[in-house]
Amino acid sequence: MRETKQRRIILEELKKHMDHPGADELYHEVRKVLPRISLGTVYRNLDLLSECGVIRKLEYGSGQKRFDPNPQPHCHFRCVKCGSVKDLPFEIEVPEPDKNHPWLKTRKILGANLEYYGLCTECMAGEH
Amino acid sequence: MRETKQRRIILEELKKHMDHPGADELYHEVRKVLPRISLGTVYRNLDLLSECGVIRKLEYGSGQKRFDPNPQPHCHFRCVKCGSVKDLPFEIEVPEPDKNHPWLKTRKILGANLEYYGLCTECMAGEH
DNA sequence: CTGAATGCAAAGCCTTTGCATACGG
DNA sequence: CCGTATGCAAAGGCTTTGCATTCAG
Repeated sequence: MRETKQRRIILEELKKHMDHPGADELYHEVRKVLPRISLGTVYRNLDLLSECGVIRKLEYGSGQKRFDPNPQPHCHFRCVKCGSVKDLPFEIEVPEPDKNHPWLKTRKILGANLEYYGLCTECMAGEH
Repeated sequence: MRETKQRRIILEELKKHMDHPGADELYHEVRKVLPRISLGTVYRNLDLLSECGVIRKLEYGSGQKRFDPNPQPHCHFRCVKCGSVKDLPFEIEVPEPDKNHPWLKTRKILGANLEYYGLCTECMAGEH
């Protein structure tokens, strides 16, 4: 993959995030560094980087897709109220289905997504 | 909730599905019974029914949202190639995080989504 | 009757794409 | 140099929404 200024900055900015921003949010931050970058470029790079396994595209929950600088499989916690997404700060083992189950004879499992949802700290405080 | 012909037919048609159709697919099937129903009505009803817990809205994986006539928590298998979604035909227990973990003192977990992905029977056969 | 539900069409949000230009290796 | 990457803007899915009308209770 060719290294361009845009690609580098996008990755840098993404890595600053503990939460997992959507393309649009990231676009606005990258724009502070590269004011002429286009939203299309951000999308194209995020897609490329996730296809190459450098980052991870989170497609579950909520409407908007989010991006995670950590491509290793790990679980997330999504707030059902404000939509924020964070890593779980502890390990959770995703259960392995029994490979000998007849149903899996004609299918292939490549991986799993496990997401917990609930109320984040801010939204819990805001509840009555 | 008021019972309308549209609402009843939408639910009936959804229940016929073993897979989990998107709103658009369901709309076309309902139209065979109620030719004048609108796509907006289908969306509004699917949203209402899932808010009431009668059905379940699947938001993870792929772009389009899908709807499951079974509101009970259970796992799905999504084909990364054709996008089809099916129930897993066996039980899988979602791991419970340790409720005493300090991180959870200020948050509340309401549930979890566990989705496996891979290649379905048809797409496995089509691979080289 | 009265508020909730519908059909229709327009608008909305997020994402992708076509094309001419710029640039990295 | 060549082919990939970019900026720009337009188009594309899918979903939501405003509004006048219809319908269920």
